[in-house]
Amino acid sequence: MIVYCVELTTGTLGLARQSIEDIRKAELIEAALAVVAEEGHDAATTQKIAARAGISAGIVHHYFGDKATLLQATMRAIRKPVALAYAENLAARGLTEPVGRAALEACLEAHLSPSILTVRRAAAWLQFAARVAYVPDYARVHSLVRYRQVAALTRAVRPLVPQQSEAAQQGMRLAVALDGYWMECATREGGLRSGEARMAIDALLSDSIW
Amino acid sequence: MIVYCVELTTGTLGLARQSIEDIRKAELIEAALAVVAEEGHDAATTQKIAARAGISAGIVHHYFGDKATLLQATMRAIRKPVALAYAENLAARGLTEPVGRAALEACLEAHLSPSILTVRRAAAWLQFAARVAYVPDYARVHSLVRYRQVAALTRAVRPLVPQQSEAAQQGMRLAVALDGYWMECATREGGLRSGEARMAIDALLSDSIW
DNA sequence: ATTTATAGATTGAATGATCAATCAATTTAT
DNA sequence: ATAAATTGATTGATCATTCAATCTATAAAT
Repeated sequence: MIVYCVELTTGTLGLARQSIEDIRKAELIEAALAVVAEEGHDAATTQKIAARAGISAGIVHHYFGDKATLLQATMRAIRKPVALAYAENLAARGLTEPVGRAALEACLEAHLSPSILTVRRAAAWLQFAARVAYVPDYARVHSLVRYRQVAALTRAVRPLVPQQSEAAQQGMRLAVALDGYWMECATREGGLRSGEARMAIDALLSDSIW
Repeated sequence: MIVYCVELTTGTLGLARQSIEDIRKAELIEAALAVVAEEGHDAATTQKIAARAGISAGIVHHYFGDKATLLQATMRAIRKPVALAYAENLAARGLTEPVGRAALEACLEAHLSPSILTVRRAAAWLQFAARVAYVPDYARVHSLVRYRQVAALTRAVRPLVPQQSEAAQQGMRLAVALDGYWMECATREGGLRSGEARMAIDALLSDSIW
């Protein structure tokens, strides 16, 4: 049974009209994310994803063409909350430039705070990241995400290190550590313990050089 | 064409006799490792693995019973060189107790030195690690490896931190960082750059507390 | 307001491909 | 001669994708 969200498509609140297509795509992405996180990329069949979304399997191909395109869109969706949280954290600190210790903390929090680094998100991301070497579509998303991540960290860190050249190294080191925590969250039963994220952020903030 | 390695099975050097079974199992594990690393866990069919080992697909089930058992054995084989290198590094430093800064360096080197942290090994490990939440067999191997890793790091670090309780935290932090580097090696094209491992070790050795 | 036309949305059965596992037959070693 | 090793065709299951048929919504026409 399909419910057409008329209050969304013809809402009077000035919201952009959401076509059925946009709604179905979003539902399928959310369903794919859930199935991939809970059962793994291997077990994420179109049947399961469609069933999770409450629609027929044929819909996947009607809107996305094929399963691979849906999964690529799903991978992109996983990291959006991190970027949004970073922007929010910067704004909350009144920073106009994403630079310095406060910006670094904003970035680390955007990656590690419990509201962002959930077991579901980490598990889903790991499913895609593990296939980067074999699926060019995933490699493209991954390298873009990683590039922006390292760039943000490097920029934040620049005024904190004595030499310019060290900033890039520190940015990479921090990105590697963040990856480690995401992996830990995905592979350890129950994810990170309460307070562990905060300790990790503090540890990374007090690391070595600065 | 099967070559029976008579010089191994009947060698006069005091080596333990290696039965055909042991030889075939080792060949299959090596082949599985290669296929998993090069094409991914998903694409590692029994056909491909057997072809890589130069034998028929039926052999997998003759010696391992099923594919899952072969893959579990393969996962275990991936981390053996790390443990061996740690023991060697300790011995090379003349350490009788795996404790202190030299032991920590020995452990970090065992995880990160270019001879150990190859793209093939990191890629293969990531294939299995990404599935620990969904394959109990992999979870068992992973948690054992992780337990021993954290234990070794914690023990090495204990005399370097002011309070006992901090050692476990530092051990976990180091393990997370090591995971990050393994993941980076697996997901970045070409793996770590030359010298990057050495810099990572030095950075971890000079980190924060000690 | 009712009807009708049209385009879009949805379904689910059918297709063809892939693969793990089995097993009877064959080869090899002792 | 006996046991072990090996082969490769077969089986049955799973899955992505296709497609013809059905359903729904919207707008034009009456």
